[in-house]
Amino acid sequence: MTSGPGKTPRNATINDVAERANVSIGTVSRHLNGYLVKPDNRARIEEAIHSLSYARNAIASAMKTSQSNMVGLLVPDYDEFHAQLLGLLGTSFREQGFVTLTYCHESNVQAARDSIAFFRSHRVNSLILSGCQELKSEVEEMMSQGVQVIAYDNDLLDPRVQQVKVDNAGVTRKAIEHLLTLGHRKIAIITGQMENWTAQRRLQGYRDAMQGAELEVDPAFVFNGDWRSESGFAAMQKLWAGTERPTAVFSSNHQMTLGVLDFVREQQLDIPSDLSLISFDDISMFRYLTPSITAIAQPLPQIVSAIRELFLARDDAQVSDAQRSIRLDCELMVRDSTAPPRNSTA
Amino acid sequence: MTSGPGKTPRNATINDVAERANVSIGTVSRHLNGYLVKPDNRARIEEAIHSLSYARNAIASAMKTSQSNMVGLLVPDYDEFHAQLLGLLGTSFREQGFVTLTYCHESNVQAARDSIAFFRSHRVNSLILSGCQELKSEVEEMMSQGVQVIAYDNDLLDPRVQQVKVDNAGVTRKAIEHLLTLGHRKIAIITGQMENWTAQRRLQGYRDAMQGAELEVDPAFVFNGDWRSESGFAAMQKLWAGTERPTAVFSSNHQMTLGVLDFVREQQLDIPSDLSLISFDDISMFRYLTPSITAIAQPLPQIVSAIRELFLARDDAQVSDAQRSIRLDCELMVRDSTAPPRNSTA
DNA sequence: AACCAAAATTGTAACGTTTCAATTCATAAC
DNA sequence: GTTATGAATTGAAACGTTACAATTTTGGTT
Repeated sequence: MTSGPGKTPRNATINDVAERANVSIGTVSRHLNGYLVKPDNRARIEEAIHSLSYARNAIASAMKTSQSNMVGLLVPDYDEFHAQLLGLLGTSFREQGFVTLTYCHESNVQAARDSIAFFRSHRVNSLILSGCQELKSEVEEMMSQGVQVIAYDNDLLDPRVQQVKVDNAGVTRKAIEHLLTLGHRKIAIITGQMENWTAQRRLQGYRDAMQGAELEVDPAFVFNGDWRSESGFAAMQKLWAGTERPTAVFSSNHQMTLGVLDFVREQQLDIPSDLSLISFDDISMFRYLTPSITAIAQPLPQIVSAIRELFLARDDAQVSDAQRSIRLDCELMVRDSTAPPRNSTA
Repeated sequence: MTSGPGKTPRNATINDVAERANVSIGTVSRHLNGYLVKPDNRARIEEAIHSLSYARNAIASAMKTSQSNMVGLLVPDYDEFHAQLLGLLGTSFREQGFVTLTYCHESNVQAARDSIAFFRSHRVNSLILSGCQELKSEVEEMMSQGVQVIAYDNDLLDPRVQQVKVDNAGVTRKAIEHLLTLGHRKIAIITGQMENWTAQRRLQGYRDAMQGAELEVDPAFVFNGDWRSESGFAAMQKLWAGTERPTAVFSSNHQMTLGVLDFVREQQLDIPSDLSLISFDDISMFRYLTPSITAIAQPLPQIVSAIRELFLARDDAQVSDAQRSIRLDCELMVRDSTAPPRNSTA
């Protein structure tokens, strides 16, 4: 009953099971993989599995089939959005019998490179990237070795990369139009790093909206941030020190919005009367703040199922050749941080 | 240069490298594992690795050494605290050459069981659990097969389980004492599920503080919640409908605190004048709310390094026999949600 | 009872590493 | 120039599966 003194017994193998059940390992393997075996053999095998508390060695299995059943997830950050994404994807993949390995590159190209080596050595079947575009050659190499690559909100150009995107420009335009409708004319935007495709698309949406309203874009109202909250704060410092202050600000991600809020608190500004505010990314906090923050919500459940769909179709030759790209819509959650500008008649 | 048409070339193996470098696979293996080889061999091996873009097959390696180099992490939830914990642990372990597999049981015992099977089949070297105590027998079995088990804030009794705990009772007592000092006497607590050890410890801290002040604990002021925000809301409904309303509430986790805040908003109560509020778990939102919420912060960096320390000492026979248990302190972050009760002279 | 096809089982060869005893190679000492 | 010594290399045997060809068993037909 008790295992020997101090000795840790090694795990039971399929051999042990076969021996105890008095069948060959092949038969045990068949049973484990869901093929039919004769009822009495089956019963003995199951008894053996149970009494030896056998658990299939996934590593040996992966080795033999050269199918790791692993998926690599590369994200830029462990923020609320990505944490949820990782959680949901992890659960979803596990249900399909896959393990997810995650890596966070923190906008560091070297870290992203390292992640590729990491994923490669673990022979992931698929690679899912969010927001890292500097990996062109690495990604190509992985694909040429048969690894499926799915990119979220990214513009890797290789047509073999499967894409899930959200309509960054469209929804940003909608957000800015919301401000325009409220009567704002002096609308500033805090962008992400401009090398980043997502940041570019969001800025484009801003430009589209302004152009649609036949307004000039004042360069002083376009602040190049870097996604981090400090740059949101810095943006506000600069904007507020300018000759003309904006009546509304669009922040391209949630981190920078927090920086904006820090500034607002420090200067004791009132939202929305001194300043209307819209944020890309709807984190749960925004609902609870006073005022609650108008924000753009990315459709997380749809994103997850889009990724899963592409993943499941990975061996489907019909689709895998053609580029498959899924585009999803975001939702503008209008809350209390947006109102007409103070001296407006609108 | 280009890989054959459509054909996905299989990954280069150590054999390919050996052949190209004109040495035996043993030599290549030695080099890969950091042993000395003759300089000219080394040069040829490195050339071969590079030109074949060889990447060690971690699966085969794990198979042979029967060392998976994997660590299993089991968490109850993907909330902010656990997301950060997972992220930091993942990074930390990867630096040691380990992969982390994560599983979220969502307070579902069957899911937790499944996770054990999952981890077992992947032959994790260590298992790190947060907040799941219903796995006594499964955990014992894993340990008897040589798997290290580290439990965070848990009271698995087996002395072979290594423990990292925070001083739940002590810091909760401190929080309640803070309220007492402000002059509160009618202090309610919303607990977690009472089967849960952590919930028990937090309630104990409440009792300790009350007893220390020679106050009776009014059973109507102890609401048994279930960690989820709905139960925080329900608690407030009940407390507010009672004959005597509390002047302060202690919520045992952040989710339930959000439920409390929902109620506060719905009833247009004012914090802290109508009600003082303290929450266990300091999520980033609490700093940004108006009023900001007084909360208990768990020492995340210390937790991570404590876990890493136990992990690294896993083969150290000297310590591994004796139970190792690390206890950490939490910090009470006093903010604006706590103030003297309205009709108080304190 | 003899035969045949289908079904179930068996034995064995991989998969890509690591490891270890056996061998070869270099270097220095006599 | 031989021998002793240690260092570097080799070859082959594992690790625990799966897969496949070969074999045995089963059950139905004549």
